[in-house]
Amino acid sequence: MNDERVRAVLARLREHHGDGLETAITTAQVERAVRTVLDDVASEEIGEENTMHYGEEKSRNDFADERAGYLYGCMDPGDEMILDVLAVLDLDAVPATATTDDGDTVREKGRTFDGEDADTARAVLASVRENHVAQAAGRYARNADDPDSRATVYVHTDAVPAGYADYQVSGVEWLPTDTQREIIDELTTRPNATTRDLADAVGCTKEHARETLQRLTDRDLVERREGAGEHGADVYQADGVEDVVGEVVETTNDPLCNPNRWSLAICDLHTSPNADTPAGTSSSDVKGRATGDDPPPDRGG
DNA sequence: AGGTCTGCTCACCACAGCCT
DNA sequence: AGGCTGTGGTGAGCAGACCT
Repeated sequence: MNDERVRAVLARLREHHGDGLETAITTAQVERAVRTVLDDVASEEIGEENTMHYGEEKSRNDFADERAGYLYGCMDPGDEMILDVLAVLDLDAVPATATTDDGDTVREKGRTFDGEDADTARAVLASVRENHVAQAAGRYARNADDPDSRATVYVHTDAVPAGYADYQVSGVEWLPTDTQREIIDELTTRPNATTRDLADAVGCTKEHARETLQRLTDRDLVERREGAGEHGADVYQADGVEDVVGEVVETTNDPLCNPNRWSLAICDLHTSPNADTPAGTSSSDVKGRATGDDPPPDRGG
């Protein structure tokens, strides 16, 4: 579990949903940790009843009426379960191994398999993971007879069944370190600065300051004017960098084709055409994007 | 004075394996 | 299931060299 990335995502989702997002499903190993992070960003007590883990999702209907949910990670069934399935199918594959510098043979990382039926082993593993993720997402909006029963479920894992997600985003791409935050903070306190200005102020090398500024420039969060300073130095100016922490990246997949389905676009505050929405509308606003002719529902599906 | 490139160290993270 | 440990990979941070 990457605490900071989970925190960045949950903080943004809470900004948008407020009290509407207070449940999560993850692995048993990190369930308590995810609950703690959710507790922190929610600034309220998140009880044990508000989280569940893969394995118990088929027997609990607690989240049926929730309007939003968060899934993190996927379960790992282990080698033996996969090998048992292969044996039943009369197929042959073995856990892949690697050799250490000492000449020892160890299990290769990544739950990989070798052998004639390694592809099937990988498919079985993916099937187990994806089925649990799908089952977990299905804990929400369970009143099939109620047209108002719907929920937005954010699935933070790469173990999603093909075609299952309405919309896919690349997730948290970068979280600044303490030094990088200092550089950002320093830049926002002055109208503009060179790499040397910031490096001297923060106490790091100008090269590190330059790399940080380059990264921000690439994301259109900092404006760079080449050679505009003394001695031909590049001059940098904050251009929305104040909100770099928790930046939500551009969505990646194509619109859905069916008119009865709706997709969600998580908009960057600085590129959103509705960035000047009234107070009370979150900077990380989640907007329904219609793919048919009808107006979108109040919330995404 | 500036920017850029390279290579190094170190801390952190993900993962497998082991133990309780 | 949960906790702990060892290991390899990755990226941040930095120094120094080089060129403009």
